[in-house]
Amino acid sequence: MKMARGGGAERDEGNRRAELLRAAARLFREKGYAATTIRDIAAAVGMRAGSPFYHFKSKQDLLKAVMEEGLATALESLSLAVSGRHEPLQAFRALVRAHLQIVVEQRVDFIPVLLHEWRALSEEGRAEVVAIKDRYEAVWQDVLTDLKRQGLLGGDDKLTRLFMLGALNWVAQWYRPDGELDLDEIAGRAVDFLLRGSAPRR
Amino acid sequence: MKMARGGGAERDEGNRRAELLRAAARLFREKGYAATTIRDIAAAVGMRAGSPFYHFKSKQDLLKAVMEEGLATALESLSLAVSGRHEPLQAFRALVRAHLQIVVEQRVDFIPVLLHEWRALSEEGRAEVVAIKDRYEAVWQDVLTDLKRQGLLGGDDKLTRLFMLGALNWVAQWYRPDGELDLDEIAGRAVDFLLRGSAPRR
DNA sequence: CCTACCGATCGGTAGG
DNA sequence: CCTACCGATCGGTAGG
Repeated sequence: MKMARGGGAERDEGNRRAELLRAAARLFREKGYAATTIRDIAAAVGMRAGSPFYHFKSKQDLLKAVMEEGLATALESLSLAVSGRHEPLQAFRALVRAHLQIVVEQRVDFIPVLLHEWRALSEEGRAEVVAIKDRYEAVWQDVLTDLKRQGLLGGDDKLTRLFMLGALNWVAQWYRPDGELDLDEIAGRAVDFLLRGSAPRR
Repeated sequence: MKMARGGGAERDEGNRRAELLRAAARLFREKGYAATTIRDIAAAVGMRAGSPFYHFKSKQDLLKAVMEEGLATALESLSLAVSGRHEPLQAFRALVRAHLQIVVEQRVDFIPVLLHEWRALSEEGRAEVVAIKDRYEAVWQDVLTDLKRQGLLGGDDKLTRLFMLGALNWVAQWYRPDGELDLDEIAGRAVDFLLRGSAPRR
């Protein structure tokens, strides 16, 4: 196993690996896993056809790394968003906003990939990914539980969470950076919709 | 151009074409368009490698046919579900139930395909698909407008519809036929969630 | 990380 | 709709 020793070569290797990951994530999102070739990814970072295999054992290994990296980054920004916000409604707002950011920005549109290329992963690969995913959902669950205690939420069960995440995840399918509404406005409307539904205000 | 003349051979040709469509739809959903090979589809209906090209010009043509067929079928069941239900709330319930059925059952899980393989279609192909999609959304819009007139809905704008469809479409990602809740129960909970949100009952 | 390559597979076609 | 095939491409490897 390689250890970081601060050498120039080590740092460059890490950079190249990270570049490959970024390029792969973007291409998987844009074209899908199966339609993306290793050559596409290599070309995107100025490498030749076979070179990515110096950094990743196989195409599937690269996919796993994209998912893990993406989920870990997402978990980090989600945790950051809620940390320190003890007011449940404020925490919920921050959560929705952070989740939309994650889902929409290039950065982690790996969610469709994660869902659609699930079976492309090996057994162990799945276990590692699931572990991070569980922690992600736990953050949501905590906030929803708090909301319910405050009487702002009728149900904090799994189905409620799934409906909520569905409405939010779907934003990735229609959001356009140059659209009418920016992400903050969408997040605000989403919070209203999720808590109050589309029933008229009283 | 071939004309239907009621001959046995003609009827069989139509059947084979329909079989190919069904097999393709299922495989596209399960494995994705790019990962599905013409050979997979051929094998699924007991044909040899090149034979599907007797029925469809190209793989992309087959994809277009799957989308059109799927959307048309979906539009039909949606229209059927709301027809005759003048009570807006009843119409909404029927709509949610029908949409979930469409999204979840094997039949038309082409929605992810439609969204993800969008760019795989030619310019004209997209236009034809968009036309059907617009009619589908129009049915939704009509019911939502009625609901709003009755005061059961705060907003009937595009964003509301997108959040709703998101929550419902996402069900395809987690629904399992052998799960705890059947589709009717999920539909009921969805109606509550969409109209009332997750705010507590008063 | 490149060069050079391989075996496998894939979409599609000709000709019946 | 089958047989037989082709050109292109793809994931991956050896050897440096």
